[in-house]
Amino acid sequence: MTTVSDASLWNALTDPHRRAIVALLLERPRPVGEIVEACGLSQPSTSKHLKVLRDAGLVRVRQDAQRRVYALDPAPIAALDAWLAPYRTLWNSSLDELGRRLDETSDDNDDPSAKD
Amino acid sequence: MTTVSDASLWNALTDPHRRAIVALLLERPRPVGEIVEACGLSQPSTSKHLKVLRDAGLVRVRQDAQRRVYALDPAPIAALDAWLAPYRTLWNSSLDELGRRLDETSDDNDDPSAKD
DNA sequence: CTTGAGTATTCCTTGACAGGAATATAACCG
DNA sequence: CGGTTATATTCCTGTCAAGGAATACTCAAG
Repeated sequence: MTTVSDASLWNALTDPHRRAIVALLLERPRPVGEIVEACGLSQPSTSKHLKVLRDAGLVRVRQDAQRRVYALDPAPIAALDAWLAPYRTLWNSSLDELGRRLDETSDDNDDPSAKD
Repeated sequence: MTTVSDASLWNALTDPHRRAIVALLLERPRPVGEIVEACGLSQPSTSKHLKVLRDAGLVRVRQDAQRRVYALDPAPIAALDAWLAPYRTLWNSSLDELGRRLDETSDDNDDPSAKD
Protein backbone atom coordinates (compact mmCIF):
# COMPACT_ATOMS: atom_id res chain seq x y z
CA MET A 1 0.00 0.00 0.00
CA THR A 2 1.27 3.43 -0.81
CA THR A 3 1.83 6.05 1.80
CA VAL A 4 -1.33 8.06 1.88
CA SER A 5 -0.34 11.59 2.69
CA ASP A 6 3.03 11.34 1.02
CA ALA A 7 4.49 14.66 0.14
CA SER A 8 5.92 13.39 -3.12
CA LEU A 9 2.46 12.59 -4.37
CA TRP A 10 1.17 16.11 -3.91
CA ASN A 11 4.40 17.49 -5.15
CA ALA A 12 4.19 15.42 -8.30
CA LEU A 13 0.63 16.41 -9.07
CA THR A 14 1.07 20.09 -8.41
CA ASP A 15 2.91 20.64 -11.64
CA PRO A 16 0.52 21.24 -14.55
CA HIS A 17 2.76 19.46 -17.01
CA ARG A 18 2.83 16.42 -14.82
CA ARG A 19 -0.93 16.49 -14.44
CA ALA A 20 -1.10 16.64 -18.21
CA ILE A 21 1.13 13.59 -18.45
CA VAL A 22 -1.03 11.76 -15.96
CA ALA A 23 -4.10 12.66 -17.98
CA LEU A 24 -2.39 11.40 -21.12
CA LEU A 25 -1.58 8.13 -19.46
CA LEU A 26 -5.14 7.78 -18.30
CA GLU A 27 -6.13 7.19 -21.90
CA ARG A 28 -3.46 4.58 -22.48
CA PRO A 29 0.18 3.78 -21.83
CA ARG A 30 2.59 5.69 -23.99
CA PRO A 31 6.28 5.74 -24.82
CA VAL A 32 8.32 8.77 -23.86
CA GLY A 33 8.43 10.10 -27.40
CA GLU A 34 4.69 10.50 -27.51
CA ILE A 35 4.63 12.23 -24.18
CA VAL A 36 7.35 14.60 -25.26
CA GLU A 37 5.40 15.54 -28.33
CA ALA A 38 2.14 15.93 -26.47
CA CYS A 39 3.66 18.07 -23.75
CA GLY A 40 5.56 20.44 -25.98
CA LEU A 41 8.51 20.21 -23.65
CA SER A 42 12.02 19.13 -24.43
CA GLN A 43 12.85 15.46 -24.06
CA PRO A 44 15.08 15.96 -21.02
CA SER A 45 12.46 18.02 -19.21
CA THR A 46 9.83 15.45 -19.92
CA SER A 47 12.13 12.72 -18.73
CA LYS A 48 12.66 14.58 -15.49
CA HIS A 49 8.95 14.98 -14.99
CA LEU A 50 8.54 11.29 -15.59
CA LYS A 51 11.12 10.60 -12.95
CA VAL A 52 9.17 12.66 -10.46
CA LEU A 53 6.04 10.75 -11.33
CA ARG A 54 7.93 7.50 -11.01
CA ASP A 55 9.30 8.43 -7.61
CA ALA A 56 5.80 9.31 -6.50
CA GLY A 57 4.67 5.89 -7.67
CA LEU A 58 2.22 7.40 -10.09
CA VAL A 59 3.60 5.69 -13.18
CA ARG A 60 5.27 2.47 -14.14
CA VAL A 61 7.65 1.75 -16.96
CA ARG A 62 7.77 -1.14 -19.31
CA GLN A 63 10.78 -1.50 -21.50
CA ASP A 64 10.12 -2.25 -25.13
CA ALA A 65 13.42 -2.43 -27.01
CA GLN A 66 14.84 1.06 -26.77
CA ARG A 67 11.50 2.53 -25.88
CA ARG A 68 10.13 2.94 -22.44
CA VAL A 69 6.41 2.75 -22.22
CA TYR A 70 4.89 4.57 -19.27
CA ALA A 71 1.60 3.59 -17.71
CA LEU A 72 -0.45 4.97 -14.89
CA ASP A 73 -0.46 3.30 -11.51
CA PRO A 74 -3.82 3.84 -9.81
CA ALA A 75 -2.69 3.29 -6.24
CA PRO A 76 -1.35 6.78 -5.44
CA ILE A 77 -4.37 8.46 -6.93
CA ALA A 78 -6.48 6.17 -4.83
CA ALA A 79 -4.47 7.45 -1.89
CA LEU A 80 -5.43 10.97 -2.87
CA ASP A 81 -9.00 9.84 -2.92
CA ALA A 82 -8.55 8.47 0.57
CA TRP A 83 -7.15 11.80 1.70
CA LEU A 84 -10.19 13.45 0.22
CA ALA A 85 -12.66 11.17 1.93
CA PRO A 86 -13.03 13.03 5.24
CA TYR A 87 -13.77 16.21 3.37
CA ARG A 88 -16.41 14.62 1.25
CA THR A 89 -18.81 14.80 4.14
CA LEU A 90 -18.30 18.53 4.08
CA TRP A 91 -19.92 19.28 0.82
CA ASN A 92 -22.48 16.59 1.36
CA SER A 93 -23.61 18.19 4.57
CA SER A 94 -23.33 21.62 3.01
CA LEU A 95 -25.61 20.64 0.22
CA ASP A 96 -27.89 19.04 2.71
CA GLU A 97 -28.01 22.10 4.87
CA LEU A 98 -28.53 24.29 1.85
CA GLY A 99 -31.38 22.07 0.84
CA ARG A 100 -32.98 22.35 4.23
CA ARG A 101 -32.63 26.10 4.26
CA LEU A 102 -34.11 26.42 0.85
CA ASP A 103 -36.89 24.14 1.93
CA GLU A 104 -37.69 26.07 5.06
CA THR A 105 -37.47 29.52 3.55
CA SER A 106 -39.27 28.74 0.36
CA ASP A 107 -42.06 31.21 1.16
CA ASP A 108 -39.69 33.76 2.56
CA ASN A 109 -37.86 34.21 -0.73
CA ASP A 110 -34.52 35.71 0.02
CA ASP A 111 -32.30 35.54 -3.03
CA PRO A 112 -28.88 37.02 -2.45
CA SER A 113 -27.61 35.38 -5.67
CA ALA A 114 -25.60 32.83 -3.81
CA LYS A 115 -22.51 31.73 -5.63
CA ASP A 116 -18.77 32.37 -5.72
CA MET B 1 -18.59 28.37 -10.74
CA THR B 2 -15.36 27.59 -9.07
CA THR B 3 -12.44 26.94 -11.32
CA VAL B 4 -11.97 23.23 -11.23
CA SER B 5 -8.38 22.40 -11.96
CA ASP B 6 -7.06 25.73 -10.84
CA ALA B 7 -3.35 25.80 -10.29
CA SER B 8 -3.73 27.80 -7.09
CA LEU B 9 -5.75 25.01 -5.57
CA TRP B 10 -3.05 22.41 -6.11
CA ASN B 11 -0.43 24.87 -5.15
CA ALA B 12 -2.19 25.61 -1.89
CA LEU B 13 -2.64 22.00 -0.94
CA THR B 14 0.87 20.93 -1.80
CA ASP B 15 2.30 22.54 1.29
CA PRO B 16 2.12 20.21 4.31
CA HIS B 17 1.49 23.07 6.72
CA ARG B 18 -1.41 24.24 4.66
CA ARG B 19 -2.83 20.74 4.48
CA ALA B 20 -2.49 20.64 8.25
CA ILE B 21 -4.41 23.90 8.51
CA VAL B 22 -7.09 22.54 6.24
CA ALA B 23 -7.31 19.43 8.39
CA LEU B 24 -7.61 21.60 11.48
CA LEU B 25 -10.42 23.55 9.93
CA LEU B 26 -12.19 20.38 8.99
CA GLU B 27 -12.89 19.82 12.68
CA ARG B 28 -14.23 23.29 13.22
CA PRO B 29 -13.60 26.93 12.39
CA ARG B 30 -10.76 28.49 14.31
CA PRO B 31 -9.24 31.90 14.93
CA VAL B 32 -5.72 32.56 13.72
CA GLY B 33 -4.24 32.25 17.16
CA GLU B 34 -5.29 28.67 17.49
CA ILE B 35 -3.94 27.82 14.09
CA VAL B 36 -0.65 29.43 14.90
CA GLU B 37 -0.34 27.40 18.04
CA ALA B 38 -1.35 24.16 16.36
CA CYS B 39 1.03 24.64 13.47
CA GLY B 40 4.05 25.57 15.50
CA LEU B 41 4.84 28.28 13.01
CA SER B 42 5.25 31.96 13.61
CA GLN B 43 2.19 34.13 13.35
CA PRO B 44 3.33 35.87 10.16
CA SER B 45 4.09 32.59 8.43
CA THR B 46 0.74 31.22 9.40
CA SER B 47 -0.94 34.34 8.19
CA LYS B 48 0.76 34.00 4.85
CA HIS B 49 -0.33 30.41 4.54
CA LEU B 50 -3.85 31.50 5.34
CA LYS B 51 -3.64 34.05 2.58
CA VAL B 52 -2.66 31.37 0.11
CA LEU B 53 -5.58 29.26 1.24
CA ARG B 54 -7.85 32.26 0.98
CA ASP B 55 -6.67 33.02 -2.54
CA ALA B 56 -7.30 29.45 -3.50
CA GLY B 57 -10.79 29.79 -2.12
CA LEU B 58 -10.23 27.03 0.37
CA VAL B 59 -11.09 29.07 3.43
CA ARG B 60 -13.39 31.91 4.39
CA VAL B 61 -12.91 34.44 7.15
CA ARG B 62 -15.38 35.74 9.63
CA GLN B 63 -14.43 38.72 11.70
CA ASP B 64 -15.15 38.48 15.40
CA ALA B 65 -13.93 41.61 17.16
CA GLN B 66 -10.16 41.58 16.71
CA ARG B 67 -10.16 37.94 15.88
CA ARG B 68 -10.50 36.43 12.48
CA VAL B 69 -12.13 33.06 12.46
CA TYR B 70 -11.22 30.88 9.53
CA ALA B 71 -13.50 28.19 8.20
CA LEU B 72 -13.19 25.66 5.44
CA ASP B 73 -14.94 26.20 2.15
CA PRO B 74 -15.88 22.85 0.67
CA ALA B 75 -16.18 23.94 -2.94
CA PRO B 76 -12.52 23.77 -4.01
CA ILE B 77 -12.03 20.40 -2.41
CA ALA B 78 -15.09 19.25 -4.24
CA ALA B 79 -13.38 20.49 -7.37
CA LEU B 80 -10.44 18.29 -6.52
CA ASP B 81 -12.86 15.45 -6.19
CA ALA B 82 -14.16 16.24 -9.62
CA TRP B 83 -10.66 16.16 -11.01
CA LEU B 84 -10.20 12.81 -9.41
CA ALA B 85 -13.38 11.35 -10.86
CA PRO B 86 -12.02 10.13 -14.20
CA TYR B 87 -9.28 8.25 -12.41
CA ARG B 88 -11.64 6.60 -10.02
CA THR B 89 -12.64 4.17 -12.68
CA LEU B 90 -9.05 2.97 -12.68
CA TRP B 91 -9.21 1.32 -9.33
CA ASN B 92 -12.89 0.50 -9.45
CA SER B 93 -13.82 -1.08 -12.75
CA SER B 94 -10.85 -1.51 -15.01
CA LEU B 95 -8.31 -2.39 -12.41
CA ASP B 96 -7.96 -5.84 -13.86
CA GLU B 97 -7.37 -4.60 -17.35
CA LEU B 98 -4.76 -2.15 -16.25
CA GLY B 99 -3.11 -4.81 -14.21
CA ARG B 100 -2.93 -6.96 -17.28
CA ARG B 101 -1.28 -4.18 -19.18
CA LEU B 102 1.17 -3.63 -16.40
CA ASP B 103 2.06 -7.21 -15.78
CA GLU B 104 5.01 -7.04 -18.14
CA THR B 105 6.35 -4.07 -16.26
CA SER B 106 10.04 -4.37 -15.66
CA ASP B 107 10.05 -2.21 -12.61
CA ASP B 108 12.99 -0.08 -11.71
CA ASN B 109 11.73 0.50 -8.26
CA ASP B 110 13.74 3.12 -6.47
CA ASP B 111 12.02 4.21 -3.34
CA PRO B 112 13.75 6.92 -1.29
CA SER B 113 10.51 8.11 0.24
CA ALA B 114 11.14 8.33 3.93
CA LYS B 115 9.95 11.73 4.91
CA ASP B 116 6.78 13.46 6.04
C1' DC C 1 32.69 -3.23 -32.06
C1' DT C 2 30.43 0.57 -34.34
C1' DT C 3 26.32 3.02 -35.28
C1' DG C 4 21.95 4.95 -34.43
C1' DA C 5 17.58 5.47 -31.95
C1' DG C 6 15.44 6.32 -27.63
C1' DT C 7 15.80 7.84 -23.04
C1' DA C 8 18.07 9.30 -18.70
C1' DT C 9 21.24 12.30 -16.16
C1' DT C 10 24.23 16.26 -15.15
C1' DC C 11 25.35 21.17 -15.19
C1' DC C 12 23.88 25.67 -14.96
C1' DT C 13 20.85 29.60 -14.58
C1' DT C 14 16.65 31.66 -13.22
C1' DG C 15 12.53 32.25 -10.71
C1' DA C 16 9.28 31.01 -7.09
C1' DC C 17 8.37 30.19 -2.41
C1' DA C 18 8.96 29.48 2.72
C1' DG C 19 10.31 31.37 6.99
C1' DG C 20 11.82 34.86 10.46
C1' DA C 21 12.01 39.69 12.07
C1' DA C 22 10.20 44.04 11.96
C1' DT C 23 6.37 46.89 10.91
C1' DA C 24 1.69 48.24 9.63
C1' DT C 25 -3.25 47.87 10.17
C1' DA C 26 -7.68 47.08 12.58
C1' DA C 27 -10.64 46.59 16.53
C1' DC C 28 -11.65 46.86 21.29
C1' DC C 29 -11.13 49.23 25.97
C1' DG C 30 -10.22 52.88 29.17
C1' DC D 1 -6.99 59.97 22.30
C1' DG D 2 -3.55 56.31 23.92
C1' DG D 3 -2.75 51.59 24.76
C1' DT D 4 -3.37 46.71 23.97
C1' DT D 5 -4.62 42.60 21.43
C1' DA D 6 -5.06 40.10 17.08
C1' DT D 7 -3.81 39.70 12.49
C1' DA D 8 -1.81 41.16 7.99
C1' DT D 9 2.01 42.84 5.18
C1' DT D 10 6.75 44.01 3.84
C1' DC D 11 11.66 43.12 3.62
C1' DC D 12 15.24 40.04 3.33
C1' DT D 13 17.49 35.60 2.77
C1' DG D 14 18.16 30.73 1.84
C1' DT D 15 16.35 26.77 -0.48
C1' DC D 16 14.48 24.26 -4.08
C1' DA D 17 12.46 23.21 -8.42
C1' DA D 18 11.99 23.90 -13.60
C1' DG D 19 13.87 24.28 -18.02
C1' DG D 20 17.41 24.16 -21.74
C1' DA D 21 21.85 22.37 -23.51
C1' DA D 22 25.12 19.03 -23.51
C1' DT D 23 26.30 14.45 -22.36
C1' DA D 24 25.95 9.62 -20.84
C1' DC D 25 23.54 5.46 -20.92
C1' DT D 26 21.04 1.32 -23.15
C1' DC D 27 19.44 -1.56 -26.53
C1' DA D 28 19.21 -3.52 -31.19
C1' DA D 29 21.16 -4.19 -35.72
C1' DG D 30 24.84 -5.08 -38.83
